[in-house]
Parts: sequence; structure tokens; C-alpha cells
Amino acid sequence: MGGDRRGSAAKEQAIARGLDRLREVLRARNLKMSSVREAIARAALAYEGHFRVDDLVRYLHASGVREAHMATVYRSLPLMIEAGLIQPALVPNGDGQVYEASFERERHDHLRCTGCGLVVEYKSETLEALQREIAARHGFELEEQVHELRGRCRKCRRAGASTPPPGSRRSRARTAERSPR
Amino acid sequence: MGGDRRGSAAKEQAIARGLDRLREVLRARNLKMSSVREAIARAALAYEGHFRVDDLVRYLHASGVREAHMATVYRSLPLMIEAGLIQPALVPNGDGQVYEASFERERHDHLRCTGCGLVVEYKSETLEALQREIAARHGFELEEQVHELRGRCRKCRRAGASTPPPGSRRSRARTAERSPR
DNA sequence: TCTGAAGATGCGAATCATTCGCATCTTAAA
DNA sequence: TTTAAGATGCGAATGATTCGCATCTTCAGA
Repeated sequence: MGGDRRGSAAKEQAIARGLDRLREVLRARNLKMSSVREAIARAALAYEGHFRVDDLVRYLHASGVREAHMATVYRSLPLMIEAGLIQPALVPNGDGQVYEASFERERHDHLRCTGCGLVVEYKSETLEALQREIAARHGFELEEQVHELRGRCRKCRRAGASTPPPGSRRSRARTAERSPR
Repeated sequence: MGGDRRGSAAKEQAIARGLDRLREVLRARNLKMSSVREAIARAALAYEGHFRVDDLVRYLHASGVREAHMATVYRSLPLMIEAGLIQPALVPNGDGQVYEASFERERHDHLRCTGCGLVVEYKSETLEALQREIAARHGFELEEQVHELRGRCRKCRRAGASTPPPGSRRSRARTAERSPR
């Protein structure tokens, strides 16, 4: 306990390293760092849990960053992904893409409940090894793996009620996610 | 050889079974079969390889089906999916969702080349078993698994040229797919 | 420190796939 | 047949993401 209250020091340093990484990518492409870009990257790195572009924009506004336009955030996404700061998280479900910070964090996959939208993370070395092997067997050099299991969580199964009829839009993913801090 | 020329008999019967399956789903929901719906289902069942909604519409037009409006095709997708006639194939890449016929076909996953868009199918019992186990371990009853590996195929790796810069849209997936017949 | 060219940003318009509303045909069960 | 419940075509509406463009900023020299 107490270890979860990693509020400032360590986290701030991780953010600093993330920003450095971003600068490298920018330099490599002859692009420039800017205050807005830095604010966006900071927000993404600090965000706990999954987020969408508009979540990030709201977060930026809330933290007093002058406008920080959506278009700008969109434009910075590919760069942040390339720098390894963030990555697309879940497989898009109709509503836009969901991201999550990935800098200095372990790779993992998701399990999503088709009933309530609950998202659970899991990690499997065996699975990853298997994936690499499959890719290799087909002559591919693995770069990225999209993996998401869907089913009904314990609670929803208890609650009975089978899978909702097709066409019903599931509400935004629900997770035990905290808000940005 | 010659075995690939499974033109009519067997295939036509499979289509008939698929339509029956669809009728069951419709009946269960108190929905009705219709000539348009049947034409759409036939097209989907007969389509070789991956297709998008507009591909299907074009195919329908080409086969002389009166208009067959896009909206109608969209409306029938959830039903066909529920009936197991088709399923979303690749993970959407910006351009719309890609489907493939799945009726009486083996489940499989895809490997996609980030260079040329080549799509290769593969199948792994081990992988599927592992997935079921993971789901079970978390109390989930597995319903669906999204799985796609991305990397560079042999040819693209030979051709050198590292991954294209971010922001470049990949053209429509390329496969050794034949057109509908 | 000053400058200029290359980039970055805000804003609103433009895209694009997908969905809706609704008036009008069809289907299927009495 | 009749007729209520559905299905369809069409075009408008959505919603996420992208573009165009007229300004700001950044940063590598001078």
C-alpha cells in the first residue's frame, strides 16, 4: 500500500522520458516540438486507463491548456504512436478508436464483456510466443498484434439475459478506470 | 485438380442451407424473408474472399438485382451475422468494415502485411484453446475472438523500405482473392 | 539576438462509412 | 382476400476523422 499513490516523482520522470522519446521521433522526421504538442503528449502519458480523442481534449481544457483543438490532437496521434507513447487499445466498436498510454508499460490484451462493456486486461507469455511463431511460420516479421476476446462476464451471465439483439449499440466501454489525475 | 471448380451443385446446396439458417433466425425474431433479403444473403454466401458493403451492392447490381440499396444491405448485416452466414473479417483500418462468408467454413484468423496489404489466413488449434482458457480463467464465457497479426511479409522485407511514415493511408487490402462468381 | 523558412495550429468545411425517418411496397398469417 | 407487421428505397442526418488555409511558432543559422 502506498505504492499505488505514485503521484508525482516517478511518474513525472516517466513522462519526461516519454517526451524525450517523442523529441527523438520528431527530430528524425525533421518535425518540431511545440508547447501544444508537449501538452498533448503529457496528457496522454498521464491519462489512466482508456481514452478517446475527445476525452483527451476535455482533459487538456480542464488542465487549463488553451484550446488544444481536436484536429491538432488527431494530427499528433500518429507521432505519439510511433514514439511508443500510446497505442490503440480496444478494437473500435462503432464509436471511435480508444487509446491507452503504452510508454514503459507491459504489452497486454483485453477481454471485453458483450453484456455490460466491462474491460479486463490480461497478459499471456504463451500467447505472445505462439503469435510470434505463427507469424514466423508464414514468413512475416511481426510488428503488431491485435487481440481481443469477447464474451460474457461472470456477473452478466448470472444476471441471465442472453446476448442483446443485433443492432443495439453498446454504450461506451465501462471499466474500473479512474479519471486522469 | 478440377476440385477447385466447385461451381454449382455443392455450392448451391450450401447456399440453400445458409438461407434456411437465415429463415430460422428471422422466424425466431418474427421477421420476414423477402426477395431482396434473399438476394443479399445469396450474394454474401457466394462471395469469394473479403468484401465490403459496397462490394456486395456492386455485385448485386451486376447480377441484375434491382437496386438493392446500401441501406438495405446494412440493415441485413446484423441478421446475416447472427445467422452465421458472414462475419467481420479484418480489423477495420479506417476504411469501412470488411466481411467474409463464414457459413460452414472453418474459423481462422489473419496475418496482414503492413507494407503491401497482403492478407494471409491461418489457423491454430493451440491458439484457440489458449484463448478459451484465458477467457475461462477470467470468468468469461467466450463468444468471439478478434485476432489479427500485422507485420511485414517476406516480399516486402526483401524489398527493403521500412515501415511507411505515419499518416499514409494504406490502400484497400490486397489478397489473392478472386472476384465473386 | 535576430531572421526566415519550415512547421504547427485553429477553425470550419469536407469526407466517408453508417444510420435514420418516412412514405410506400411486401409478406404471411388468419 | 385482408391486413397488420415488416421491409425497402431514398435522401437527409450522424459522427468520427481529415483537409485547406490563413496565421502563429519554432529553431537553425547569421
